[in-house]
Amino acid sequence: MTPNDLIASAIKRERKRVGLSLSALATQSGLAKSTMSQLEAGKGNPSIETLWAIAAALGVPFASLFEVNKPDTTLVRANEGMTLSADQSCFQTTLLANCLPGTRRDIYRADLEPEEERTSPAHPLGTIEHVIICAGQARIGPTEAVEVLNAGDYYRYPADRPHIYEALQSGTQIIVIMETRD
Amino acid sequence: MTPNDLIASAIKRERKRVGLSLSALATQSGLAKSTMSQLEAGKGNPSIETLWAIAAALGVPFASLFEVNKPDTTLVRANEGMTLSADQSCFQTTLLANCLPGTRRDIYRADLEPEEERTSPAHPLGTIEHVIICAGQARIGPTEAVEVLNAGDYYRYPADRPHIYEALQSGTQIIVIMETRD
DNA sequence: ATCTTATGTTCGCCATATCGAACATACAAC
DNA sequence: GTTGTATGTTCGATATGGCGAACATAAGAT
Repeated sequence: MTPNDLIASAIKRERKRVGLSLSALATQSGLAKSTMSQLEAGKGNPSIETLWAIAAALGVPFASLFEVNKPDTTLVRANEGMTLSADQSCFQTTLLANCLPGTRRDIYRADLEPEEERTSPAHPLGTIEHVIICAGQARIGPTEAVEVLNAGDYYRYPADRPHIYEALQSGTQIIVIMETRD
Repeated sequence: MTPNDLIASAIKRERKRVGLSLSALATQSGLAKSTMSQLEAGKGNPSIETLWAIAAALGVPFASLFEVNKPDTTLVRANEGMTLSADQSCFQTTLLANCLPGTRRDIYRADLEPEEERTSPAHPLGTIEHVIICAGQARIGPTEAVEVLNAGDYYRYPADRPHIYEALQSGTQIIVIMETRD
């Protein structure tokens, strides 16, 4: 996954999300249509200023702040068992102000009970999970690097391989921040 | 704050952190010394590939993963009162793999009790705080946009103005992720 | 003192990212 | 059908980012 490809897909995705045409984004950002075209095609090696302009045109810098996500928390049953409350669209992308690739972070809060060991299959390559233990104790991590974590611990690992969540105490609570790049 | 300045300071800071000289970083990244010099001077408008190379040389892409932060948690008394356990260097910067400016995220876990309303002074411009309520209920946010949040809620707001943390229930636990850009 | 070996800076040259215009489409309107 | 207005692409020309060499400057070594 070369940077150009990352940029390419990120820009295109964000542009679509905002609902702009390639030409429109070009004029809004003050760049040439041709440049936009090449970037989205994966050719080209944009400079910071170019990206900055695009990000600004997409409305990132400090817009899209101030959003509260009350848990309208669609309850999600992930990998047949673990009950997750997913606050969607948290940490929304913001391309460059919050940075470059179309990084997207989703927050999950999970209540775990012992003997409910859950394995999560491999997420897309490049996915990273940040886990914070709020309460209790748990064994967490990629199968080849499981760690015993206590309340307050923080663990970060590549999630592009199978990984485990297993509570060691009743009432264990964890927060998982999943970074995808898509 | 132009992108160039962001890059400039970010690169210099990270380079210092790793303990590399300008020339050393240049050779490691496969770039010319001159280029590095100009970038750190704030002149120049680097391309993605250039930044990518620098980030790689600084050891980010998938290095520095797999780090466990057991709470050696230096206990910090922030703004005269609130007891924070600071897991340092969490979400370490990663410049470009995790993105561009020298974004740095620190995680704080705070246990709040009612009648302990804490106000935090304005952090540097551009600072963003992400708050997740683990347990209880609290009034949190910038003074002009305080929100009542319950367990599971997520709130993100600019932290470059004074803001408040006030528990409404006993045993309220929150997690604060502070994004600085410096 | 001189001779290294590091530091980071400033130059001219070349490759290339960006531009603007011309080019293809496609889809309406009429 | 033709004309108009979107879409996104491909061209040559040009501005500029990146390179290497030469340049300072500092800190040791002998």
